[in-house]
Amino acid sequence: MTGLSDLAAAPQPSRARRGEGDRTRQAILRAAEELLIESGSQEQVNIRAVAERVGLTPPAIYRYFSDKDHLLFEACGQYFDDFEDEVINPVLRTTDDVIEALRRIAEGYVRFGLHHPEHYRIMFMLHHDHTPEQYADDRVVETGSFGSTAALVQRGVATGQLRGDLDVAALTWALWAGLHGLVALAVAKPNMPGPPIDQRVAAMIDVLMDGAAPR
Amino acid sequence: MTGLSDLAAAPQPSRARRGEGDRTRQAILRAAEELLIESGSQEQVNIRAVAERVGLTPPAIYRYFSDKDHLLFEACGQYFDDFEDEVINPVLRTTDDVIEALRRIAEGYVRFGLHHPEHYRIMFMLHHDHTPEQYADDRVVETGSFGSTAALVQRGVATGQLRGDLDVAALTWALWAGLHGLVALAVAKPNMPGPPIDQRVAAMIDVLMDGAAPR
DNA sequence: CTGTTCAGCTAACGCTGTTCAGTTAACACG
DNA sequence: CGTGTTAACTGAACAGCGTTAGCTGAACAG
Repeated sequence: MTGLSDLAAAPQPSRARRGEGDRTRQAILRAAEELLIESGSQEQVNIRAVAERVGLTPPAIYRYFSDKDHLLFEACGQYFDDFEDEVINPVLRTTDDVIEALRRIAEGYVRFGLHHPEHYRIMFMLHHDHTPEQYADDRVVETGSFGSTAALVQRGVATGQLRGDLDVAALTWALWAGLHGLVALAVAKPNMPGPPIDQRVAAMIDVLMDGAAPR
Repeated sequence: MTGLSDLAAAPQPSRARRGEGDRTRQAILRAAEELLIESGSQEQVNIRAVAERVGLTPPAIYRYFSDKDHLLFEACGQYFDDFEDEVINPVLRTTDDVIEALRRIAEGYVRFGLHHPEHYRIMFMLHHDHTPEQYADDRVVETGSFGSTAALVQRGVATGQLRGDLDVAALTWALWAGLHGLVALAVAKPNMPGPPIDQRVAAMIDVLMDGAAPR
């Protein structure tokens, strides 16, 4: 056992220095995420495996995370915080057309989910008993991503590009839920037969956008 | 411990008779399902709890089910086998209109899922590593329910009631995935704010059906 | 040098799904 | 009625999990 070799490049630091607990914390998060991506299953990301990868013993993890759920959600949450910057904002910056913006955000959302399937599972498909407070159900819709999209839908309704006979919130929900269904099915049942995923994505977005348009 | 008192109404049968293993099997399934409904969480349905409820010891379960996943899926599968008889067939029997039929099936699907949330989780939202072969991904779309719906969509396309510019399979997928997203979100994040569930269901079905209609 | 505190370890608990080897009870047959 | 067979079941245990209690040692402040 080399000690915290993964933590810093120092030769043989037997432990982190006084104020460097945050560095250990980040190392734990990184190890958990690596395990999540490598194994593709949250169950493989167990405390002992994470501890071993960081070069610690299992109880040391609990100095930084209250339990496994918090560790897992925080590891995944980092990704989803990036969604607004990586997908939504670029789209908003490069187009003023509501329809085009929504289509591109939809594509980005699906791509994002399919690219991080296990992250997606943990964030959106886990039993809510396992969801830490800071990621509670009601917090999800308070994210900038949801707000930005809702604002976009509202603008579309105002300009007549989207149907006005439905509650704006309900319409936004429908669009999101539709995309979520696509991703969730692909994540949970990746071996389903049927049209290739790209075709399914295209069809879903077509149906949703046409369904959201005025008749 | 009264023995298999839940199994039969007999006074004190200390164990099942020679050929009555199937009865024990059914009792185990029933106990598992009861626990699932009562606790609302698959984790609470552990082998020891199931065994205790049936009046057996844990190892006895493994004489009837190879592991917990098989037990859980079989307990849930019973419900979904009923879906075709309870929802789809009555609809097909009482209407010839494709649009109306699809709308009513959609409503039935959502209602069905929301009424058995934990069953729905296990069947459609679990990691596929935990899915027994007999419930494998590719089997899902081979169910009568999916086939009936696909046939309905096909008929709608043929009669011009549904859009013909998309692959029929892809269109069916989109409709299903949309409903799945609604149910999956409600199941996983039941405390989300936003419009009441009935309004969300109505909006989703409106969007999907309008999106599936020819323009 | 001394007291404090952070960082981490050792050991263990309780729970889980699961297995192995043995036991009991029901039945068929001579 | 006794005896062999076998289905049904038990007791004890294993390995793995998340987690906790209590201790140790290094790092720093005074």
